[in-house]
Amino acid sequence: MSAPYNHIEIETKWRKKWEENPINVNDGKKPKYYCLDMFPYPSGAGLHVGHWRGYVISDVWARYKMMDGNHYVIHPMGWDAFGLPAENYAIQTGQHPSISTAANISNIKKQIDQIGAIRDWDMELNTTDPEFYRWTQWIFVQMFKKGLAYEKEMPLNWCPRCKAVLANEEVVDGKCERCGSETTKKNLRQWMLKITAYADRLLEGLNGLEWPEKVKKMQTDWIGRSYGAEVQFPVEGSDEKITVYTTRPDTLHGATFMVLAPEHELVSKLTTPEQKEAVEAYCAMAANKSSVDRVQNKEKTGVFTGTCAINPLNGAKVPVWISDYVLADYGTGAIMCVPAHDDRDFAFAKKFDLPIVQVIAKDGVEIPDMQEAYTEASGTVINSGEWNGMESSVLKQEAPAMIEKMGIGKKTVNYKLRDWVFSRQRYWGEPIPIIHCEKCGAVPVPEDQLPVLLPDVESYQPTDTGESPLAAIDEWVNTTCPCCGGPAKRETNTMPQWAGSSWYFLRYVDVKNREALVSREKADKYLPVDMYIGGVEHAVLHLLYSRFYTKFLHDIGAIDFDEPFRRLFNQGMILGPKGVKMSKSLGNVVSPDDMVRDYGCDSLRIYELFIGPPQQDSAWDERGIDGVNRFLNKFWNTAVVSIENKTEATPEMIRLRHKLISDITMRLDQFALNTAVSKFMEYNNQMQKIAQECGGVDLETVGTYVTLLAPFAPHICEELWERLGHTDSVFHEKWPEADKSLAADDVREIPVQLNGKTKAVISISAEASREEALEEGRKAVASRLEGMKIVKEIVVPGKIINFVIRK
RNA sequence: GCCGGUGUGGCGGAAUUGGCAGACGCAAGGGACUUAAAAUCCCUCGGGGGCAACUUCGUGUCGGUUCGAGUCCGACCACCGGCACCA
Repeated sequence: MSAPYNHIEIETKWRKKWEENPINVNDGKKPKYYCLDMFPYPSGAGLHVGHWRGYVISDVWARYKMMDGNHYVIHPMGWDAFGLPAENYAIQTGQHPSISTAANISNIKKQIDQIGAIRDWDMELNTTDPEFYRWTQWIFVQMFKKGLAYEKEMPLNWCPRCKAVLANEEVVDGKCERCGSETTKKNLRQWMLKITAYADRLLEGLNGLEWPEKVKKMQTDWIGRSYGAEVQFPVEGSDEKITVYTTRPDTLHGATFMVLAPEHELVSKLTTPEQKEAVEAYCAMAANKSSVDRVQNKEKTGVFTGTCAINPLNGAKVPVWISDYVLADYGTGAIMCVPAHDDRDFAFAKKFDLPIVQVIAKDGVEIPDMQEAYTEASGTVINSGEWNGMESSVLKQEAPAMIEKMGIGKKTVNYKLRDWVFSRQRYWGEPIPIIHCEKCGAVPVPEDQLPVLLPDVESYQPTDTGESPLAAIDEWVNTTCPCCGGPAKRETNTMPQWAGSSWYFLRYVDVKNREALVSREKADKYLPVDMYIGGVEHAVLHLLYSRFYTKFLHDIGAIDFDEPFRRLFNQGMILGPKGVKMSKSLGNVVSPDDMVRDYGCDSLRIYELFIGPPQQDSAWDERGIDGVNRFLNKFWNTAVVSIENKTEATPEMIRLRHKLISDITMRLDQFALNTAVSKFMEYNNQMQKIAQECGGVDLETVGTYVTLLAPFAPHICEELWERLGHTDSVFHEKWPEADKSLAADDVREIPVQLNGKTKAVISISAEASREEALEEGRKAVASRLEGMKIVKEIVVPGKIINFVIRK
């Protein structure tokens, strides 16, 4: 009797119907809901079950929002096709990136279609499409005009394998975020974006976002705002001054030496002839150190310049040293050292035998024979002249203003965030729309000449010189200056992969616009993104850059909001069967294609959700899908039998219906999709039992179940909905509402405990009074109460009865 | 080192936020149907003890609060993730 349902027939049928009659239609009246996936880069490997999971989660959410609140759902898909992965794949396979990219897109698009998600392919976009990157370039030009894009020569992170510079965000533990190679420093002229100008707003904007706390914290730490003071130390026997940044101006009297970064501009000026050789050797060594060494080797090294400076507060002579534990590009590249109250300074002082002066007395007393720095800002200030006796935490707050008054420094705010290195020496990216003219300098390409097309090139292999392959195409490089008409050269660097992804979400709602990146009318109507779903790996890359772009576009009036993503959900990874990351090299990549064929899209969708909490990583277990498939078959059979037999509703069925609505809706709202599936299974087991007893379940209950399950398993639910006699799509059904009074059981099962341990379970009317409950409870455990004294009686209505007893 | 997160059966994981620990599913074992197999259906399934109704222990460890703790508090351990010489 119980044949498995024919998933191939049903899924084919409904795909075709939805294509002919789209279910998600914008009638201009419905409220919008923008549910966005992080768009993929079209790799040659195609999608694995991990990618699938994210898309299933977002589609369930999109369909739920479509039904609940009758939204027009914007749920588009596009291709992040520029950048190193696409280019490297092309080099490996010996084809032009445009060809391999197009082939990969068509393959992945087919795989994405298998998910059965609601997608409006009219909105499809591709970052390598000139009609798209014209606007990527346009944004750059606007930034240039506002002084936010600028050129600078400086030592930059260089990846020898990718043969390109990297942004700070792309260097992890001194290694290239993408390929894992150790990075080195290379002095190059590069384009920078002044993201630091938005540091405060990027920080404060986080407050209003419904994002995982973890991601907000990561961005907060990355921006790294700190408050303190800049203080000037005059150099002995010279007019020079050394400016330091400190967050602990309260310890200024304890500064017994200073350290400059090896790259600090005063190094050569301050070095005495006697120390010259040692200093130069040290600086050369520091320059050659790889980033990994510099990060990992914390043993302090350094060398004395031979010169002293004067502590501006107490006139003490402080020797000036050089060490690479001071970073050239943070603060002023120079620090005052208070070994008594800073771990690093303490280690340095111990190593080079420099004096240690305590200026904060912990609990009122100086620490004898100090073995480690006392770093807390709490205690009484000592050895500090007029500041003696103050509370250190108070002084820490007040010192910057006091220093400013004395004319020896000023109050300052500092950030860890650095400007964004924006140019790459690679072929497969958007050309930076700048022309270099000897007379006029860097001139932006006029807006009516955008896009600057990426030219065809014979060899797009990267070079080792730090020059882009584009530099070799003379006829492209040589041009005329838009300003003076004289001979000029094009900028040959391209933009990083992040350029297109920093704003693509704005474009979907107006992909064909040739006048603007998005019309104000459409932006106001459809943006920003309500729900953004993707992996956590972009916490400080894409998600920070997008926020920066959005704020900039807001400031120039292109859009009227300044945060792109109201809500963010990070789905966990699907790991290989042994709990390790899926990768081609480990050979543990699971493709969804065979499973869709064998079990159907609906089964795979539900298994992807059932495998574990959506925000958590889960290891793939190929056997798990059997259970889900069995569930759908059982449900199918119960529904089909019910439709045939048309059973009358019983109070039990009605109660089940309302409980189901409230259980599923609650879990959807909490994003607990795995337990939502469990609940469907649980209720299905109950319905199956009822059907065996009564010949079926009433059709209203079946219909409600089908409606609730539809976002999860759209094909099978549409089919059953039709068999229930409906002519319109189940997705045009209103999301059911539970009636609490109908969901409530009139008889409850309540545990009866003695001293907190359950000894019996009684069935009792929901309306029973405390006395009735106690009476029933006492009866249930009567034999155990003999010879005992009840000390206390606890009744929590509908939950528990507990007797505290004693001999 | 600092900041997060997690820790529950053979496995993935539940627990309405302090109220029957182990829902739901996988795997395993037993049975029914079948010539047989698959599919399906039924039963068992944390550990110890008992023929048995039952009993006892049990949510990383130790302690605390409470009538009652996986859940709250304190100390610790392990693993995972992020940051890491940012003055």
